Amino acid sequence: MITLKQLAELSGYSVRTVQRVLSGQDHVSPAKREMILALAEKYHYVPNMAARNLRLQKKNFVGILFEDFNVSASLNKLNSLDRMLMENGYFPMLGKLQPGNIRDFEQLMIHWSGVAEYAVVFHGLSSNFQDFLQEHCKHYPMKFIFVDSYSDHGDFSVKVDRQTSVYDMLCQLDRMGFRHLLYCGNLKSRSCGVAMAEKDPAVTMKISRIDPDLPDFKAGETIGPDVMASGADVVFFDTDRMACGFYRYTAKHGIVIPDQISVVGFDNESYSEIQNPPLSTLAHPVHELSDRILEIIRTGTLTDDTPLKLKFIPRESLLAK
Amino acid sequence: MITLKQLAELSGYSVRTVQRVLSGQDHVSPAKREMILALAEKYHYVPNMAARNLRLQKKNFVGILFEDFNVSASLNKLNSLDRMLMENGYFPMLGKLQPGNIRDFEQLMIHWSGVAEYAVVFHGLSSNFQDFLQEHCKHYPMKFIFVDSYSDHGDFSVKVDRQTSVYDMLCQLDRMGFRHLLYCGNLKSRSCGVAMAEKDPAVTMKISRIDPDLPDFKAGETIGPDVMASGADVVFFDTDRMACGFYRYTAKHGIVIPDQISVVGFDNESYSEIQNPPLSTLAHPVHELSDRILEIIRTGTLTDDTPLKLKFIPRESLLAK
DNA sequence: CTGAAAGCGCTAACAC
DNA sequence: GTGTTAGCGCTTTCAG
Repeated sequence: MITLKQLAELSGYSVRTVQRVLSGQDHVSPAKREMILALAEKYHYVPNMAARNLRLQKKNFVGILFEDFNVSASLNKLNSLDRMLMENGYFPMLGKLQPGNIRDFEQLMIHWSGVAEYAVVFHGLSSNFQDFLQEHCKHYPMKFIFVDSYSDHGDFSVKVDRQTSVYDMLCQLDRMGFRHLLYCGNLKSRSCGVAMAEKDPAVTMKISRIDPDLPDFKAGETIGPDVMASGADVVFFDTDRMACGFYRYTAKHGIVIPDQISVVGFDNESYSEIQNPPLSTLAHPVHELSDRILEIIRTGTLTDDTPLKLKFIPRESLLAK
Repeated sequence: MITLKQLAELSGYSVRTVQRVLSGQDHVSPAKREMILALAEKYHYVPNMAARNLRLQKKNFVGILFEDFNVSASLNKLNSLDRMLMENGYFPMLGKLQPGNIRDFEQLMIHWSGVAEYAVVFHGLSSNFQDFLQEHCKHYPMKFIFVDSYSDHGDFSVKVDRQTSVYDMLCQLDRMGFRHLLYCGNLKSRSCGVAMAEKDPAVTMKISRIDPDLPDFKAGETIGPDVMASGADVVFFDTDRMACGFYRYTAKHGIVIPDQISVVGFDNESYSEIQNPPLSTLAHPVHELSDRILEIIRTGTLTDDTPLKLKFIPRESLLAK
């Protein structure tokens, strides 16, 4: 790792001149420029960003906090944000938190300080933990951007209206001609969306509910018999994972989707499209989220903070009527 | 963001004393210590890591280079490495490369220099691009760790013997009683493993091949009829994705796995276990890889460089005979 | 056109 | 016990 100073010594010129050349500034005689450039090339000079940023009081890293990026919804967001950051001269640092592990969080904050100006907190953290972060993020010298969080947190927040997105989707199902929707789940955002539809007189289909333990694969499978017994013509699950569990049940019992029942999930996981049949679902506004995050990072403000919505993606698991 | 100097001024003591207290060194009178600690607490002092690391010539970030972490094999590796790094006081920086995009790579290297000491390059890059990296990584002031790469690259390499892993798996299928294996794919590592089995007289089952275009979902589906026409009792695909494509074909045509044909994939994607029936596959040695990477980062050497192997995971897509 | 020097925030050797 | 100071590698102001 060669430094500017060493290059100056090797060339016989001052640090200032070498730096002029290397940062493409004017006022250097062509001969010297040539010579210094050759030297830099020869020794593969690369400026030390830590030093430069320290001097310029600039930080071009962005911390990204996660709980679990095995959920491909998170993964897509990460992918999209990563791309956008890089295209704008920012670089992502990753922080995977374990539920409730405060030590990890503190370690990260300490090691990021002076390096990252912003930390992006993605939804997925339990609400307790989010509250903890909200309280403690003030103590660290970086700005926090909470994405799709449960309540108003941090210096900035990019909101997603899950509830209304669910409601909109249900309205669409109603218009499509479904007569009896079964909702399997208990996550607040979905549940409230379902409640909105129940209260809306314009929604004429019957709505019933089953309350599973966890919104996971296993629950989706065990709940299978109840779903079929309900007599519903369409079932909406809290998560794609859960819907896949139900798929397993139907596969084992020779039930045909969507002929016997239509299915909708939530999250648009990477595998949802390759299910048999492809699973209809609500997709996170991945691109729009990154756009807003980038705006905050670049300008320090967010002009439009109307909540974003998820997008309903009907696939073959839905039988048009 | 308060600095040591400011704290010194506020407290009335010198920078050195404040620093002594804050870094837990001795030789400070208890009264002063108390007072300074209180002040630091009050103003939420957090040391600037960029400055500290510059001074100490230390870098505790590790760059992680990827092409695509939508492949959950990569994701699992990332997860595991991330955890291990954090537990050892290192922090990951993420660099997602686009195939053949050299600009991105250079940008990353420039911005990481002085911040990261090591860069981990995960398998998944096309071999051309790997060759490019091998050539150019010398020009940057960080050490490169190539993980599971096609050939010997960089300063360090952590190897995985995919070929023998495939061969071992085929031997096991042979012992399980399968009489006709169909290999669908053309990726070199798998293909060579299959060739090993073909040459081995101890392997008595018949082995035939189909050569698809790409090892993706679509190919797995379109190839379906050929697979069924082959008369094989077990089919091995280059990727889990491809196997899932074949699943789709069977679902559409009422073919039952594993009754009519057994299926094995490669990668152990997150969704493979939740297929119907759960997909047998070869899993990457995720944990062992992180172990070795960490050893290199911590000690600067790798003691055991015998290639790692993938682990065969039989699931219900395999009909024991 | 070129160079000396200050200083970003931090650490530690070296005085007192 | 405490303070002064040099210097990590870089940028930039200010003199020549």
